[in-house]
Amino acid sequence: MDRPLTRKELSHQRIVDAAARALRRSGYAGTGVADIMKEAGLTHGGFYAHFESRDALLVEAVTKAGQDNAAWLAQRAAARGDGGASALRVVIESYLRPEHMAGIETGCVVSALVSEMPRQAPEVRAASAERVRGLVERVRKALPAGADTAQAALIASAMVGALQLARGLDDERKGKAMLKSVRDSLLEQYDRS
Amino acid sequence: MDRPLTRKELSHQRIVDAAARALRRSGYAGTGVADIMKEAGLTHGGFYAHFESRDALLVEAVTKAGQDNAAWLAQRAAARGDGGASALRVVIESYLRPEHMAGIETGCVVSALVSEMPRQAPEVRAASAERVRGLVERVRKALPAGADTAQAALIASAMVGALQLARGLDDERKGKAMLKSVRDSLLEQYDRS
DNA sequence: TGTACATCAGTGAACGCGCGTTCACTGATGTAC
DNA sequence: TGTACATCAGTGAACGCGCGTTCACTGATGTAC
Repeated sequence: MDRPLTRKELSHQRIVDAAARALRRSGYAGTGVADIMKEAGLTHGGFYAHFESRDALLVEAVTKAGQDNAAWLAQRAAARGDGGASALRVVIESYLRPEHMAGIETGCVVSALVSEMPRQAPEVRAASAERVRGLVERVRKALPAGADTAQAALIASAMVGALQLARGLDDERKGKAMLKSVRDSLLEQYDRS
Repeated sequence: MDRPLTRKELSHQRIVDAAARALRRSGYAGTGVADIMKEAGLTHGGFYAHFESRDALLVEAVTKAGQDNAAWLAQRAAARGDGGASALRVVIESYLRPEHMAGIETGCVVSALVSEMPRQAPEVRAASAERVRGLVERVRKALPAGADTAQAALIASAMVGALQLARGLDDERKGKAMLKSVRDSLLEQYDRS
């Protein structure tokens, strides 16, 4: 089962990885087939041997971006959990870091795309909605035992909203201040540990 | 000073109004000159007698959309304030209504566009950032006297995030449930009146 | 009040460009014997 | 181990289309006398 990947499968991965980054950097509408193929070291003509359409690539890319986000968080949670930080604290502090505000290309795919999601083709919307559910679910799992699970919706909303508003302020200093303000408020209310 | 508007000024208003709606419906990238002119009852050729560029229209449109949002809220606040509801309650309940989830075309311009804002041309980004500040400011002004103004950032973030996540879930029932959950949590914590 | 003319607002054809997609072809990879 | 051939992955030119933008023109509006 763990046979080495074929040449084509390797190319496919490179394309999806490039698209997962381009998608967060440039949005659904700004992500073009030719640019991505070039970023993957290929020419645009070969694209349709890998994907049925541009939308099919977007579906794979949004899914891959979400998986990367989840894997990154799991790794960070494992590392910081050893230090005694609660799971919820790790989630909130990881999300509302200044580096996340600047690093949109590798950051949370939901915060990078959510206001564009309702405008996408059905298949793309469905894959994107899956990422929204995944994010809320990650927050829910990080809640302390016995906590009201309805809190996950509020915390996830505040995290996504704060990151976006901070980026939207178009002023790095004010953005960081907003991030810090929301982070501190959330921690004070939900992680009195 | 209140001379009647010229024919050209009336056309200009119709174009900006059409664009303010199209912008929220289709996003910055999906808002085309020809479509807007048609919606305003004109042909696309006349566009550049009104605006220096498409971006110049986007600047006016995002500003108009924000003004419309503010005016609508002020009116609603005046009406409901008479009934004894606190200003903060009016803001939260107005924002996190199911009708707002569905009515993106006439809804909050920040929630409709915020994840696309960082990708716009400088002038468009600047006008959009102004709308972000306006939204946070409206929440701040609605806080009860003596409240910590840092709370405005959290509440605004939660409102914008919740509305977007609800829309992004791509499931009307689940979206409404998320909206209600966040609304109830916010009211319980910040409007114990 | 009516006529002549200048200005204005909007029309519609045309432009260059970049997009998603198709396709005939090529050179590399892998298999059969 | 070497040769012959089939398959595969990627190339690059070409397509139709819609976009933002330009411009010569037209018909309506307003002004001067």
